[in-house]
Amino acid sequence: MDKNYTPELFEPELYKFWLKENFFVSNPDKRQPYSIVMPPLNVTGKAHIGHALDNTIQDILIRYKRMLGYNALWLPGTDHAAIATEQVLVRDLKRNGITKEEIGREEFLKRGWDWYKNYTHVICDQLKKLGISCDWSKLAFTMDEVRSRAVRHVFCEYYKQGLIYRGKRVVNYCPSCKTTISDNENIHIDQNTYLWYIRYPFADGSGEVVIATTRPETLFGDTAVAVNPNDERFKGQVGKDLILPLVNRKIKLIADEYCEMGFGTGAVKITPAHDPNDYEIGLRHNLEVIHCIDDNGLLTESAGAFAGMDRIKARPAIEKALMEGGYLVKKEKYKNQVGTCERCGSFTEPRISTQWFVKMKELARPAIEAVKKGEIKFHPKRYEKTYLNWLENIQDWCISRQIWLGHRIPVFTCEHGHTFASEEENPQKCPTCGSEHLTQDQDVLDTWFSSALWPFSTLGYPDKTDNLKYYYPTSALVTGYDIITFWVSKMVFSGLKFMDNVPFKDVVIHGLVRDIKGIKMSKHLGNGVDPIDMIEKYGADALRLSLINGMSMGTDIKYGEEKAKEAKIFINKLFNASKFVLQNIKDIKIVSINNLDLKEKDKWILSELDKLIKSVNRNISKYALGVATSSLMEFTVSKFCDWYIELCKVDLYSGDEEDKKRAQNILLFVLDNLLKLFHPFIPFVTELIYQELPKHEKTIMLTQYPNRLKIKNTSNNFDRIIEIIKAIRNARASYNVADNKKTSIYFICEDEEDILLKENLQEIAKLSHGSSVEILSSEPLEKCTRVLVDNTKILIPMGQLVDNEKEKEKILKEIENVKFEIERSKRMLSSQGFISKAPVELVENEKLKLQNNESTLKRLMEEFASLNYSL
RNA sequence: GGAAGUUUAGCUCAGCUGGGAGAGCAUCUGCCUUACAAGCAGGAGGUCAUAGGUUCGAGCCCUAUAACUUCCACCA
Repeated sequence: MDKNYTPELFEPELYKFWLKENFFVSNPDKRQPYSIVMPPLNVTGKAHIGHALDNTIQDILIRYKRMLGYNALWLPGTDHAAIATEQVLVRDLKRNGITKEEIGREEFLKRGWDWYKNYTHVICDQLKKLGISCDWSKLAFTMDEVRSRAVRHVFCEYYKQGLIYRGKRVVNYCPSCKTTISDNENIHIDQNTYLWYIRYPFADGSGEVVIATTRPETLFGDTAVAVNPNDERFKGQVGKDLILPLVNRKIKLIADEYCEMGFGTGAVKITPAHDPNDYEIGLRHNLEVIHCIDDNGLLTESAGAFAGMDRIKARPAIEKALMEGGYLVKKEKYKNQVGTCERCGSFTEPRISTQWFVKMKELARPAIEAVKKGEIKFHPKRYEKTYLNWLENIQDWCISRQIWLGHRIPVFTCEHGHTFASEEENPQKCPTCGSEHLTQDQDVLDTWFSSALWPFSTLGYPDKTDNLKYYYPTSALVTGYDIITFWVSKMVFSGLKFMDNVPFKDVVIHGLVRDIKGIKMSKHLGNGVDPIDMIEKYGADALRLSLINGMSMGTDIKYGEEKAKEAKIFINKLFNASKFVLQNIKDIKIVSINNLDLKEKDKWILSELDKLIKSVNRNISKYALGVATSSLMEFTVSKFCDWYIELCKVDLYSGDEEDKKRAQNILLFVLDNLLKLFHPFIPFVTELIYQELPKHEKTIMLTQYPNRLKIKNTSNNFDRIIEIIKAIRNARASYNVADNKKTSIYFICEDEEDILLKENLQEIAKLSHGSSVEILSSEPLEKCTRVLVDNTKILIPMGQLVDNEKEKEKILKEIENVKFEIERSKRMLSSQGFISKAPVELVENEKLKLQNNESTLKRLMEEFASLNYSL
């Protein structure tokens, strides 16, 4: 092992070793399966810190279960991220002055495939640096052959069962990406805008109606103005014609409940083509639908003189024209929210168009039930609400997208107008009339359509493969809370529909990684932390540990480079402690711990290890990974390094052979367990050190995870010695005695045969800078500072340094403390409620404390008296 | 408009079914003690957001309030 901790040197080597040995590969066998399917990675771009978190969590679970003896499969995959990729490709073409239409669909798709071929490895390679132990031989892609087949199969099943339909709906349309986007991709942002009050005169000259709008440019698509049927002001006027300003088209004044009486002017313009509510009203009143905004976001012919202008940019011109025509009543500042495209940020347009839909009500019901019945459990549980809320208010799912990249909708129409869905990629004949002239629907499917099938399509669906039988339903799904609604829920209803079973049993929800100030990381702000940078500077283990330690599942993480640095410092500590152990066990004769004559300090560290093992296992099972790492780190530093290793030096350097053998074996035993406990979290460094142990298997990742200590002989009696050592250090520090100055230490104890103390005199000397340590039967002549630990009196001779006033102060302070404690105990024990209602152990414990404190008080008083006497 | 979360040391956060407030970083003091100065030892630092309530006992449970964050829905 190197002298220094240099992760950059060994991490890549170890990963190659793991891959070469196929340790990550899992295939069905007699063991119990544990499976996780990785949320598909977008092929575009590179890994961000969120990927690092998501995959670290999954890797910890997989490595843990694998070490517990499960046949653990972690199945990786990539996603075609159609809209994003198509954008990139279109941009590339544009740079060369070409449009996708010019090269044609076939050529465009070919370029898409080339892109995927070239870039798939980028993100995979980046994640490999993290050390993730997924089975790369099973890498799936949402658009590869098997997954495409699953998509077509599922589509056709829905189609056959009448769950897919084509219909007119108002959908969000991005004029810049030129496609429909889902509600989830339509991000509402606050906007400071205006409310324009516009006058619509009656055609017969009998007055006017004033409406208020935030979107004057949609005026050209108005086909009515609505008022509330109960609004007295418009009684008798409903049904009359109004003149639409600027274009002088006649529209009707109608009455509809939708129009709220107290709001705005009480009258609202109705634009069925560009507003979902207006569309509904249009249906009720049989209104004409006039599109005034086209696919490119430009005003159409219907806008007359304004035709061809960008809808947003046209506003000032429209405003001017309205003003000039005397139609603008006023314009006031207004704050509202407006939809924008998640990918490009442009304002989206609600727009009526023909789309494909999946009927959701029927599919949602079992998905709701599965969670309510506990067949799927969310961790933390509160995210159930997000999930249920969404499914309970579900709308039909618009699955068509007007782009080229992706799964093309497998619906064909023949020359005679027969329409059918086909599982075959290229059907030859119309099943109705046999015609060979077929045209396929132009749209592609929403990428979530393929993602929805991910837990089973990755395992080979629609074929009934062995993998599917063995690994489905999967054990856990790990993802961020941001995609519960549009991904988790879709997998659940798809799994229930096509596999008759839930896709996973546990849904583990983590938070988002934010910057150190709590702001969402974004390219735009440049506040992102690059995980690859972190790995290069601090190592993959440090990155992993820094993301997990202290993390609470489902809560956002504030992350800065400092955290990786801190984690590296800790790992360095573990590395050094291991180095110490390895250096000192070169000549070890390995003996079973149960055959050793353990001393109290050994029993103590083993008892601490036992507690640690229980706590780590319990916490991983609860997905409290951040708590598990804290306890591991705490044990490593505050128990193993600070105490046990220091204590062992006595045996290793100056003990006899028996002592040395005992210390060596326990050091090795504890280190071995510690490495295994740590392995799922920091796989590289633990493997590196493990390989150096005198007795080891081929890899740490296939060893048994410590889940219970098989040693009976443990105890925490040694805590008393620790208290004594701390008290001595404390006393010395209070007199500013530097650590390099050694002093004698004397004890006077109640029990003449104080075996525990006698056995540990050397240890006490070593850890509290004692030159000599003795147990006395009476007070020494030297001037000493004194401390009491329970019934053991500790005296440290310091000659002239000893200040009687200070000694008295110290004892007085102690007396105060003990008196306070006694009062507290007495108060509790005198409360009838406490005695009768609190658990018995607690009451007994309190009585014991009172007794001890009373005896301590007595001794302190004696000490104080003797000090006074010596004055 | 509906819902969820957060509020604990200067900073970042833990804190189990309710039983004497914790860690890391930062800070102060002393130490290059042969694993580690990326270290060791010791110290200082808290009205657990506020106000009520339940309880023998509340950081934890209940109610209200405040601030911040997020998700969902959306009225021109």
